Amino acid sequence: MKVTKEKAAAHRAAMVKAAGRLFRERGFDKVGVAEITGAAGLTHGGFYGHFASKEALAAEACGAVFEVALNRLPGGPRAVAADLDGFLDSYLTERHRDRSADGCPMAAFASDMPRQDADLQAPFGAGLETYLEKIEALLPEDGAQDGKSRRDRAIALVSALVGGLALSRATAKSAPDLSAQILAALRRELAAA
Amino acid sequence: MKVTKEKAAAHRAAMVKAAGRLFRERGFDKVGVAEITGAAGLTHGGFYGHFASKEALAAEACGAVFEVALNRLPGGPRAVAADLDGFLDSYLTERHRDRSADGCPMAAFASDMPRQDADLQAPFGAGLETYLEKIEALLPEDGAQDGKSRRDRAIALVSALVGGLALSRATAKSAPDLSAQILAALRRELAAA
DNA sequence: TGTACATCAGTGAACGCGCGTTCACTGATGTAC
DNA sequence: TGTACATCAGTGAACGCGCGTTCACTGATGTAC
Repeated sequence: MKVTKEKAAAHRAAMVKAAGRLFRERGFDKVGVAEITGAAGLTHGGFYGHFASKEALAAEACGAVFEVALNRLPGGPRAVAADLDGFLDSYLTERHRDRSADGCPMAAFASDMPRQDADLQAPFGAGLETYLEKIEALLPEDGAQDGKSRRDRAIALVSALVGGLALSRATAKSAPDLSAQILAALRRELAAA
Repeated sequence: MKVTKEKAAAHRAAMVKAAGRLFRERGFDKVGVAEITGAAGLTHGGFYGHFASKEALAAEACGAVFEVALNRLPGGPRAVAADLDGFLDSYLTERHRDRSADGCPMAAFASDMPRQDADLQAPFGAGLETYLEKIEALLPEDGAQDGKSRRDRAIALVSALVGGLALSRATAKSAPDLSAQILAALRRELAAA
């Protein structure tokens, strides 16, 4: 049955949100359209009234998830920590490792993304670029540390965060000690980077 | 028709090898059993005479791929570079980025692995642990650099390599400049780590 | 403001396709005599 | 060494299932008068 415009918009937003969580938790390929609409309290038939394809929803969800992640950086409207060190400590936690549904989109999607269609890669690339710029702005000036550029340091820092969290997640079940060790080592290594 | 024991063993090995390449290039879920047997010059029907399941082949292929990657480290029997810096330079190349079929298993599988079954995660965890130990042995002694432990530095280095390569691949099509920049920045940042 | 009707968000059955897995069969291998 | 037969690696058709997508239908919304 038909539904208020406001309700319909809320349904659409609920699907984007549910997709963002489910895709981060289980990957694009392992989550079906019916599960996403179900998580939003709907049935699958109406899906294509809102989105051109599952792929189109994935692209939109990817962008939305990056938006949230960017807002959580220090200085952002929903910052999880006051400064970069505080942010690193909250990123490199067992909690973040075990809750990928609400976590970093880069760690969740990185090694999957190269195999996805261009429509999905575009918001990822744009999100990563913005993310790097925000991290760069939080780093000390160039030259403060043996002349390495802030941009390079931002790239190295984000790479280590993303790779480390992904590796920690990949070993959480089969090698829990190693998994925890990865997070602890990175907290020590990356502090005051 | 029946076939020599030697031929059968070669067929099995060919499937493991093809799976290792195809899975790294396109992911576990996007490569079918028929494609793997086809790449080995066989039809799909005989697959289950060699492997209990697609999953079992994936676990074996993962282990085999790690074996090759470990042998390519400096000091290994098929080393691609004489020392760690040389290895980093060969890891952080467009060539490696564009040839995931023959590349690092960690960068190829990292963010997919948490969602896979335990049988697949086991060889990944074991491979990562060995990889970290080999990298650790290539690093300068503890204390040579402001007292940080060699183990921690190995973990941070591998995390940055894996994360950086995955991010570079993820942006290779949608943001080629950024993709190349990631590799270049890491070459500068990680040299003489 | 009230009424009649066109619109359209959402439903649920159905379609088509790909894929993992199974199975009866084939014919070369390799063993028993 | 040679022969007959049991074994079994590989074939190709078929099964079952899940999933993305389509579509006829329903009934509440919102608009035209």
